Amino acid sequence: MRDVGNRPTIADIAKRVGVSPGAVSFALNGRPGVSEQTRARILEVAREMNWRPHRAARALGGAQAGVVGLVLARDPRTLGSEQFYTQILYGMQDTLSARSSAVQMQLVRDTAAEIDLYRHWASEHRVDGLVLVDLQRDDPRIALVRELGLPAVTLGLPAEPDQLPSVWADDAEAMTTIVDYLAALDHRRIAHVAGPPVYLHTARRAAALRSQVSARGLHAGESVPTDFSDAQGAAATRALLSRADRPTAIVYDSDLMAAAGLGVALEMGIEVPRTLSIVSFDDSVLTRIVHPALTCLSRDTHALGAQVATTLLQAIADPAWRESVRTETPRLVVRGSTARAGG
Amino acid sequence: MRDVGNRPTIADIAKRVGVSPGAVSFALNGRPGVSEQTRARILEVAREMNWRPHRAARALGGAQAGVVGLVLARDPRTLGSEQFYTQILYGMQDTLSARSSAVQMQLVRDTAAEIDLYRHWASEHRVDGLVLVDLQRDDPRIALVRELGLPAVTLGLPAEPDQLPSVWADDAEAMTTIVDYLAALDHRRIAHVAGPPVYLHTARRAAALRSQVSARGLHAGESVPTDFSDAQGAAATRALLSRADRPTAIVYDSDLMAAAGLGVALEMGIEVPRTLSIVSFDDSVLTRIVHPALTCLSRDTHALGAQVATTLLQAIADPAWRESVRTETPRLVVRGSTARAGG
DNA sequence: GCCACTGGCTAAACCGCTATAGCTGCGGTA
DNA sequence: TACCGCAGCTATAGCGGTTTAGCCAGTGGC
Repeated sequence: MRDVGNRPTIADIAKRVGVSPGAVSFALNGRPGVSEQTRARILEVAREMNWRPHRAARALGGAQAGVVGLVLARDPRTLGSEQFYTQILYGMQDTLSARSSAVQMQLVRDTAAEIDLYRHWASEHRVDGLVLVDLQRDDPRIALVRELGLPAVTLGLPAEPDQLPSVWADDAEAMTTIVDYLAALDHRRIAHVAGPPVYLHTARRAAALRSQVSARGLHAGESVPTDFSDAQGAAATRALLSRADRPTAIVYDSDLMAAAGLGVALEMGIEVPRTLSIVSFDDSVLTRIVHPALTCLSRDTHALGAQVATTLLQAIADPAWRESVRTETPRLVVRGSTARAGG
Repeated sequence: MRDVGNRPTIADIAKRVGVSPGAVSFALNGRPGVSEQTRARILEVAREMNWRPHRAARALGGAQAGVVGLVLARDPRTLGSEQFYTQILYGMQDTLSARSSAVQMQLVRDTAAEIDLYRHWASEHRVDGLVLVDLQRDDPRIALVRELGLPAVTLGLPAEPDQLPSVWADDAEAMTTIVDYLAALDHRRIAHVAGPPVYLHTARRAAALRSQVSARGLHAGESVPTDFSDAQGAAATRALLSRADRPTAIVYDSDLMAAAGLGVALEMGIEVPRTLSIVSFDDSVLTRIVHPALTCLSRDTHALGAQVATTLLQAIADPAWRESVRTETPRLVVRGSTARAGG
């Protein structure tokens, strides 16, 4: 068995070419200090010997670890069923692997564990930057990354923009798209099965629903908070549908809850879409395999992940970087779960 | 903004305690060379100064990178919806974080890209070990990890055991559990919507079904290959149910395909479980939110991930390690999607 | 009273790469 | 002719750990 340790080092190349290790380093990193002729020769030998930089050695010299971190602090039982973060991860990896960086994804139980992890990572120099997701009001992570001196990008607009670069889509506009559509179908009682209200994106959607509903003179657009689990999504649906003035349309903050809600409706003998319309804020296979398939907001999540990675690389290269990228508002994909009210 | 680089080093501790850096290293790593008194003092100061080892520095000294790799080579569109690997990842992380290691998970398009990635990782010293999943017949990765000198553990039994340590459950026995149950319900035509036949676990299940079916004198238990996508799962179901001698029970290799299959059955007006019983090989939220909920094999995937991590750590510590761990055969969880045949 | 041994430490080399100061030889300038 | 500047290198000092060789004082054996 060939030992891993036998791989060529810069010194090996130097010996073979007959120059100093420093010259090899110059050549391999494309910086001045060697003639074009020597550089070409060095590059050739390096390729021949199949040389690749030793990550740890580079990182030790003060350079980068070549890893960015992504921590998800949600109940992992509900997490795995969502494609959203898988696609984000995949999009990030596609962009980063071209720069020979990688994503370190970790699942933790709560924000406290997440913060702990960031401290560990920072002190061990494990990551060059972070992606913060599921932003909250007064999010403690924003101060933390400053304190740790770690470049970071938020996925979703933070409460106070301009503190960190972020990649975001307009949640209010997205909700408006949905209400527009439902109102056009004569729905007048629209409810919202939301996530935990601490999350800004959920709060923004709820606020947008309220303002849209009152602007159009519809009935109060209530948002029922949940923990994103299928169980609470189902319970919230059951509660809403048990009312005398039950909604004719429900908007769900996740595809998993929407699917669970659909199940509850069928169980209660409420026909979808005839007497109840269902819209999901997220798209995934899940929305397509249930019956009827769910009308939902759809976006190119892979591209979103790629954008996050690009922005983070900027932030790493230039710590003063603060620019935010607004991405396309998700577009509505109409499927079988929505129809005219009172159909 | 505090600079990341300001964190304490071993030299800082040494200065403060008044000993040499070497002594501090001995103390912190619990090896002989310092008195218990000095050791205690050093540990105290280290804790006080909030010292943590610089990963890169350790790795450079020939020690470990503190990272293990997990590569998934499947179409990421179908991947994200399965909880299986999310749970595996989570279980691994829980075990590894106690040893302050991390999992580097990466999604790639195919086995060629996976192999490429392993070569990159090995040459950059990025990982200390690998978890190989979705084993195939004549799997090229087994020779590769030998060549690269990378410790590895397979999740699932390889074609030729004893080449690498593995953590596995008995697929044949699992299929037998299902056939036992279905046969007891008088099902005589059992079909199988499988994954790609290159995967050993899928092949083993198909073989077990065939042998069980013939041993019991049931009708030929056909396995229809798919790519694990909901689309192909649906297509396979449609084909099976369109036959004159259509099966009364279908076993699916994944929860996603089972859910898609259920949708097709309902669409075709075939009642589940009255005229068709459905069993999924995998469990997840998905099997619980569809209606009827799916009978499925269930296992503690988190524990499985933990076991994989433990075994990999063994393999890293002792490269000669070859022991395999057989885990519990998944147990059948009966839900609403199965009933007596012809019921 | 001398030697061997040992516990507890220090000094220094080393891991692979980057960064910087310094050296060399050549052509051009005053 | 002496000097400068520059391209093109070499030598060397880190980065933050681990590891080995070696030093010194104390101790026990004979």
